[in-house]
Amino acid sequence: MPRPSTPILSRPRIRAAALDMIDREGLAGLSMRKLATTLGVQAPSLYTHYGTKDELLQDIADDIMAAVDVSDFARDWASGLRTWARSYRAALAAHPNMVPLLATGPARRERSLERADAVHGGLVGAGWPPRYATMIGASTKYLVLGAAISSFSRGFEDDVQVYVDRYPHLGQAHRLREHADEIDADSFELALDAFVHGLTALHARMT
Amino acid sequence: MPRPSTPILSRPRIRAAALDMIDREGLAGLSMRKLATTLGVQAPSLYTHYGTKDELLQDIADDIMAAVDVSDFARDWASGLRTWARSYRAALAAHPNMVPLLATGPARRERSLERADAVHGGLVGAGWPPRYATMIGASTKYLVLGAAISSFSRGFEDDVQVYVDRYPHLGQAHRLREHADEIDADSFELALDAFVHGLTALHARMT
DNA sequence: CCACAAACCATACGGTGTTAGGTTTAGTCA
DNA sequence: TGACTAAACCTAACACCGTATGGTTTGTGG
Repeated sequence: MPRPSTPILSRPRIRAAALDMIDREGLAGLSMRKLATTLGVQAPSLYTHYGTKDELLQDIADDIMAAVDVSDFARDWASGLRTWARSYRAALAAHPNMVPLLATGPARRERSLERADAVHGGLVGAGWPPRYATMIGASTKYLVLGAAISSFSRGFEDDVQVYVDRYPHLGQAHRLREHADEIDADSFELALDAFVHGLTALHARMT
Repeated sequence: MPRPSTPILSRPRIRAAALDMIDREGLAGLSMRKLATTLGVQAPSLYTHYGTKDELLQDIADDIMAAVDVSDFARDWASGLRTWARSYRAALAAHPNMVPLLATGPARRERSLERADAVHGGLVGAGWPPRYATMIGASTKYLVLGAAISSFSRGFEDDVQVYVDRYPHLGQAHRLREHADEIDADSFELALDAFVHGLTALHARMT
C-alpha cells in the first residue's frame, strides 16, 4: 500500500500518538515500531515526517513547554517568579514521564530563549543586577526541575514499612506514598515561598 | 579461554571500568559489550558478576552517594542542611553523566534511608514539626537535583550569539558558557542561602 | 582424588533506531 | 491533457543493544 490517497500520517498526529504512548507506558515504552503500529503504518514511514526519534521527542517537549507562563513579570518580579515557577511545574507535572527528558534536554532554541529573555528582563527591570537575575533564573529552574524529577522518581517506598523500627525518624514514611502528591506540592510551595522571601529581604538590602 | 587461573573480573573492577566509561563517553556510551571489551572479556561474562546492567548501575550510584555528608545535623539544623546540600551537590557534580540516573533512580534502600533518617531526625530534633521536616528535606533535595541536572544539561548555548539582538536581555548570554560552572555554583549558593534564610525566619515565627 | 561450583567462552534471540531502495499516487507546469 | 517530480508509503536489512543458554576449563572443599 504505497502512497495512500489521503495521507495517514502528519507531524501533529505522530506527536499526539507518541505523547499518548509515553504518558501511558513511559518514556522507554515508546519505540518507533510500536508507535508506527498504533498509527497503522510501518516504522520507516515515520522517517518521512521526522528525521529522528530525538527530533520527534524535542518537538513534543516544545509542545509541553508552551504552557509555561512568564507574563506576570509585567506586574512585579516576585509575582512573575511565582507564576513562572508554578506554571513551569504544572507543565512538567502534566506529563511526568517526559520529565527526565525535559529536565535533561537542551530545550528548543526559539521559544525557550523567548522565555529566558522575559524572565531575565523582568528581573533586571525590577532593579536586580544582571548577574543576580541570571542566578535567580537558574535557581528557580533548579527548584522546578528538582521538584518535578523527584516526584517522578517516586514509587519505591512501597516496602518502607520494613525499616520502620530501624530508622525511627522515618516511622511515618509509609504514609508518604498516599499523600505523596500533596506533600510534593506543599514542599514545592514551601521552598518557593522561603526562596522568594529570602530574595525579597536581599532585594531590600540591595536597593 | 574458559576459567582463567586468576580471575579477570570482579565487581569493583567492573564498576570502576563502567564508571570510567560513563565519565568519558556519557551514560549512553556504556554498553555491556564495550565494557567487556575494555576489560578484555566477552560480554556475557559480566553476567557472572552482575545479573543485570541496571544492577551494575545502581551499585555505581551507591558508590557515588556514599560521599554525601549528613553529620552536621549534630551541630544545628541549618548547618546540617547546608553541609548535606553541598556535599550532595558535590557528589553529583563529580560524575555529571550519572546525574540523570542518580536523580531519577530509586536509590538503594539501606544507605539512602539511613541518610533520610539523619536529615529528618536532625530537623525534628531542632524543633521542626515532622511535616515540615519532610517538606524541608524534600525541598532541599529539589534544589540539589535541579542544580545538578541543569548544569548537566548545559552545553547548547554555543550559538546563542545569533539571538543576541533578537532577545536584548540575553545579550550577555554568550558569556554564560565560559563562566557556566561558576554561575552554577553561585546560583546554587544563592538559592541555598535564600532558602535557609527564609526557613530561619519561619522557624523563629514558629517557636 | 573427585565432585562441584565458579569464571570464562561462543552462539543466538528478540528487541532497538535507522538506511536503502522500490512503488504508487498527488500535484505542478508545459 | 500529459509528462515529470516529489511525497508518502512499503519491504528488507544493517548494526547495535541487553541478555539467556549451554559448554569448557579450572580452582577448591570433602
